Amino acid sequence: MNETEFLKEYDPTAFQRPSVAVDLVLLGIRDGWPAVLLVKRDQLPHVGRWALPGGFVGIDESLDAAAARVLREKAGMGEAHLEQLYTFGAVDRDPRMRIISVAYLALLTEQAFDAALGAMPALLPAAIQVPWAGETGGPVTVLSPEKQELTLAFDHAAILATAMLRLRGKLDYSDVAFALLPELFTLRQLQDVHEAVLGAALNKPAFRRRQLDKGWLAATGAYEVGAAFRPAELYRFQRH
Amino acid sequence: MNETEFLKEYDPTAFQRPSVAVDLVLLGIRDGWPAVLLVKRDQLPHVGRWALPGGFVGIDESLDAAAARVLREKAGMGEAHLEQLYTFGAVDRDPRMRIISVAYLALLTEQAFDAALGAMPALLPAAIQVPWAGETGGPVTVLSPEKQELTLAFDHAAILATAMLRLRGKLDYSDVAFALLPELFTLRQLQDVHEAVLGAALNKPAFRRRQLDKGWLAATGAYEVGAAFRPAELYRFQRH
DNA sequence: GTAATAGTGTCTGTGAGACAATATAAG
DNA sequence: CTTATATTGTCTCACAGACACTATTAC
Repeated sequence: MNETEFLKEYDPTAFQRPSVAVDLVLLGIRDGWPAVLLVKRDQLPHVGRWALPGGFVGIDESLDAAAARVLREKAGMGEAHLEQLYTFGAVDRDPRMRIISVAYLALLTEQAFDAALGAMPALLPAAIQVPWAGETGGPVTVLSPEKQELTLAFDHAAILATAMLRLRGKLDYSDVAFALLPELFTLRQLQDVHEAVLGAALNKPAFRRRQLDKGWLAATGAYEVGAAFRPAELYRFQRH
Repeated sequence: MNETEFLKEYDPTAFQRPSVAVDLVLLGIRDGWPAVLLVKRDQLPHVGRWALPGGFVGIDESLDAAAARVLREKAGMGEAHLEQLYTFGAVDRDPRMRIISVAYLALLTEQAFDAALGAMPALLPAAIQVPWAGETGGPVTVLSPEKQELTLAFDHAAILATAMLRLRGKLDYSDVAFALLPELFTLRQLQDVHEAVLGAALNKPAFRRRQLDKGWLAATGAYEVGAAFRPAELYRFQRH
């Protein structure tokens, strides 16, 4: 029996299968705080609760492609840093049926965040409060624009907490911070992003030194316009 | 319509579903090198190639439970550090059908590694060579006990590379190194594990200082026996 | 000039690498 | 005593935090 014959006889319906979905944590920085875009559930279960945008994975669609499709369809966006986060597979995480969810983290610039809100008015921008520090992680709080604490559907609070832990962990050794900033930015803006993600103030001279020493920043020679006082130089992210 | 009625009417067969499997990277340190336990495929596709032990996820089984079951059934083991690694979901990663694989990293002490080999003689202990350094990652090489380079089945080489990257990344801020060591160990053994994982020599006094300053080590007052020369003190892993 | 922020210089403390010195056990 | 490794001490260097100083722009 060669491989072609084998494949013909293989029975792909031999056992019951779970459904597989992707859920997206659409993350940006708004008003100095991390924020996430949520959709209101209009169906049971958890009807009326806020949830992460998601969708089922097509049978001929890779996980990354499914995440990119949900990003387009549910968030009206083409461009964003997208990375796989973790796969949530508790048996009872969805009461309808067995659904395994592969969570993705999408990082949005402030412009992309606002553009998504414009394209999809049903999206809610919710502020994220992270009460813990360090590598352990823990629960996070989600606040509506009216400062009401929201209870997320399913295990989406745990997914969001995982996203914040990942983002904090990668912040200073990877380039994720630049995914939250526009093409051109000042060092102050870069520091603001770091401080918002970490939830802590940073020392300015030390921050500048460390960022410049990394060699990931290219000075443009251009300066911000419209600043009330001395305008800062604009930098661009550029490896090495 | 309340939630119970809704669930009754929900059609769980509405669309085609992928299969979901778990694959385990059973990792230990042997002769100062990282090593992985492999199984030989006796079926098409990729018959005769070496693969990571794996199994399908049951419809009433969480991902973690499936990984623990595979650990028991395919590796004859009950105890090991087990953590989810990454989910591999390319459409064509398995020619039989669409299979999404949730990879797990299992860390074995040298005793557990040998016990698994004893319990499951079909397992092959293969040495892992990691040619890269730093956070980027890249391909790894797998060598049989006869020093022959092995080609792994499916995308298992990529899974193994992901495992090595994760292990290196977590080595000095987490407790993974202790999962590779017995209950009682010397500082030299701890350093050997770090050096094997990192593939680099470390400075002894600096290593000792850093480990002791972390506060994760409890001196036992006992010393190793049978050492050819001065015996080292035995330590135990203990948080804070 | 004043206000407010951008950007730089310098001191200090912490921690890692390098290297040497001391301690200890087997034979 | 010799050998080989465990364990400790010390020097130096790199780097981050703290803090003050200079630079620049709007008004």
